[in-house]
Amino acid sequence: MGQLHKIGQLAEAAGLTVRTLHHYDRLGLVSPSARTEAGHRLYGEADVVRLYRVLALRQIGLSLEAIGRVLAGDAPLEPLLARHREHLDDRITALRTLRAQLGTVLTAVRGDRRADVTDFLDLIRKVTTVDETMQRYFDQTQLAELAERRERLGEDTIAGAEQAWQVLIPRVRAAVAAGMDPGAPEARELAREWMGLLEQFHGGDSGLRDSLYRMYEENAARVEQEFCGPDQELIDFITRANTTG
Amino acid sequence: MGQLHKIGQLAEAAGLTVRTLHHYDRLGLVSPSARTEAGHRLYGEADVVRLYRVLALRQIGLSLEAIGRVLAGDAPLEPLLARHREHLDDRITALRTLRAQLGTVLTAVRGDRRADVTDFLDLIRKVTTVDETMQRYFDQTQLAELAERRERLGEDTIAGAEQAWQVLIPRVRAAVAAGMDPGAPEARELAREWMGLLEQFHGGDSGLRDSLYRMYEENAARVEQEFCGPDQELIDFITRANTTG
DNA sequence: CTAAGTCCTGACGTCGCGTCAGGTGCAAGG
DNA sequence: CCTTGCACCTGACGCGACGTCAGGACTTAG
Repeated sequence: MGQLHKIGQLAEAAGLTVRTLHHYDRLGLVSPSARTEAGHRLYGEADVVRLYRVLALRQIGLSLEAIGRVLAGDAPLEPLLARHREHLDDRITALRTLRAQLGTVLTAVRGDRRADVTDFLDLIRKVTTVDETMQRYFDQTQLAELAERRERLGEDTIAGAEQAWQVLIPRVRAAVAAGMDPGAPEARELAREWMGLLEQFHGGDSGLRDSLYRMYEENAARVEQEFCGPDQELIDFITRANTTG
Repeated sequence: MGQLHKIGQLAEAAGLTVRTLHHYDRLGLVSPSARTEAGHRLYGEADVVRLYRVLALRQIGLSLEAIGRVLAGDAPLEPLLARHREHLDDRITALRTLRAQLGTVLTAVRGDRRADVTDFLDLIRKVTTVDETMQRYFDQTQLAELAERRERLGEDTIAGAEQAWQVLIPRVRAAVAAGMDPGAPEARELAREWMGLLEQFHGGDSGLRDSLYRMYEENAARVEQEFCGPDQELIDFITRANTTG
């Protein structure tokens, strides 16, 4: 007949611990088909085969209980795997948005060096709420597109763009305060820079641009307060500078 | 002073369960600063602020213990977040390879409809071991490139290519068995199809091609047995057809 | 006064094992 | 024969973030 293995040998051969095999035995997943008279487990070839099947299913992430059902023939494998893949997709996208949020927080906090803990926490709240808001205004493909472009541009470019807004907005505000004519060449130059920064965001995609405008319009007050965004007066100025240009 | 909230109100406002607030209280994360004489918890504004900070850090995925250290000022937040991000990266890549493996298994099993459970399991073993082998012969960027191309081509094209190999190999075998001259036009046509299929894999990238050849050479026996791959005789035939062509 | 709702504490269950703790079996050396 | 050392046994607790009772006290509306 086939070889009989003691539990230590099998554990080492399979790269597991003895405890794990004990665990599988208690769950009825892989039980040795024989014992010595002293009660030591003896695994036969069939047991080893079964163990490797368990490991295969474990490797793709099924729960031990699900593995048990599959090996007992109680559960069809294909739909289970299909569901499992969808579940994986969900977890992956969740982790990716999380990672993206973390990235935003980290670059933001590295940008300004005062790094107070409570500022930090407020920042995290901001980032996550912004993220939730984005999810309401952009659909799945749009978000993917944005993420891809950010990946391509790199963190530094993104940070640079935010800096550029923080510089450009005061300049436009000053121009409005000084009563500059929206048709003036300086105004048209400001509008050009403005649209350029906007384009860095939407990349020329009109769907993205429209969603962005809609999101801004419906959250203008919050953007203005929490992110030092532009107010309606500035927007009007730029709009007129564009249309007269 | 600020409003005092009972536990149920706070739970509903924060979208948590009462049990969760109990838990945070016992851990000392968020403890109510007052109680009624009957012992009911009363949360003040400061407690609410603290709760929302906890939730911000929890959303990022920190453990409750880590959150406690951060809020106590015992742990610097930035390096912790940086480490956490790396950890996330690892989990994401792990999940992605897993998802890719699952995808391979599912398409393969949908391709041929006999779908026996044990075949299924052997298939999973094959896929995962192939994946491990690939990891030894291709570096990170190469694997990413392969994954990207597979994404672009779609599952059907991949399945079609595998089918094409299963058709082409017997044809070449027949040609060799019939003693066909490697210089004959039919042989050169076979070689052209062969190289075309290879190109679908490596996409003209010489680095990918060389790694593939190396992997094949060092695992020829296994490929031949387990995947009905070509043997050395067929390869020689194609090589000669190519050089004489 | 009662019924329904809210609150309390305490304790077990989850998942896949890791990690003792306390004991037995077996072979070799002194 | 006794000890030493190793591999094995069973049983039990621990982890992490709560869910889910159980059993009881309080509160509020009718």
